[in-house]
Amino acid sequence: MPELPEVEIVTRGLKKEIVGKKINSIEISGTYKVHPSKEVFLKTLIGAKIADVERVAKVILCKLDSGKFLTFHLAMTGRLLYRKSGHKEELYQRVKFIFDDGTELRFSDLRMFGYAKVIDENELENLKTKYGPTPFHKDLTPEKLLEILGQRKSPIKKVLLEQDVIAGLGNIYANDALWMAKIHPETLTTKITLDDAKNLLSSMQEILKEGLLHGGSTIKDFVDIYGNPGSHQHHFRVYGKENKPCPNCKTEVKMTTLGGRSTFYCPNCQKVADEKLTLF
DNA sequence: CATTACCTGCAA
DNA sequence: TTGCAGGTAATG
Repeated sequence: MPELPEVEIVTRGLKKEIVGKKINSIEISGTYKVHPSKEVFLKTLIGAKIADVERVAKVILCKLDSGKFLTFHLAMTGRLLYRKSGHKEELYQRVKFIFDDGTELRFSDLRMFGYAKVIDENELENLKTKYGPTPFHKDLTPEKLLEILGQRKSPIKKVLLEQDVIAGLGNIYANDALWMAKIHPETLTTKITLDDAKNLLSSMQEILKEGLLHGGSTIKDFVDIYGNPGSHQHHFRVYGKENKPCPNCKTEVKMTTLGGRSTFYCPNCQKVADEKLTLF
């Protein structure tokens, strides 16, 4: 489900609704595994108050008054839902947090690729070092982007999905950002020019902002904390558009597989670096 | 560095 | 029945 816009929407929602609330009790469904262990999880959280909610890359952090953190990764199918007591149970609910005012935070996750984990401040610092800057980081200039992309020599599309290089993009926004920047997804990072990096940086920012403005992309699973889907799926440029016309030139969008992930591009608008040179 | 593995559900 | 799904960790 979630890439940066979707995770940001959930984070903002939680910040609005659960800060200041105290966790009275927790229900863990069946044998679902929380981290680092059920015992630590319950001991740390029951009676704790939510002091703040933040986001690091695609990880949601609920800061506790104890200084520790309740963290969530939504991975593909994770959802965090804020519900009144008595609201019907979520499908695939894994953990339920019941607050002192009777409202509830429910973590559901069909495929169970996500997690709910308690960490301390040291582990948070550790977590932060695992991620590269998001496209909105104030120090991320086109020059800097070019430099960090050079850390890998692979097709650009694959590298955009590596969170330790650039954080926040997933398969949807990576495809559409490359389309917007007119860069072919198979372009090797070593062939990316400063001009490409400029276009790519602004395209990533633009596409992520647009996703956020549309309340996120809902293909199947994403909903905000109230259960409402986003609408950015109606604005996809090339993602999921195999054989459909490119919004820019009407050429049929092609699909290929790159690093094991479906990759969409317009063969007319998105040329690889070498092909661009032959135009002159 | 590339591929597989983790899970469940659904559409082809 | 197969392959694919918004993500990432663990393998070779």
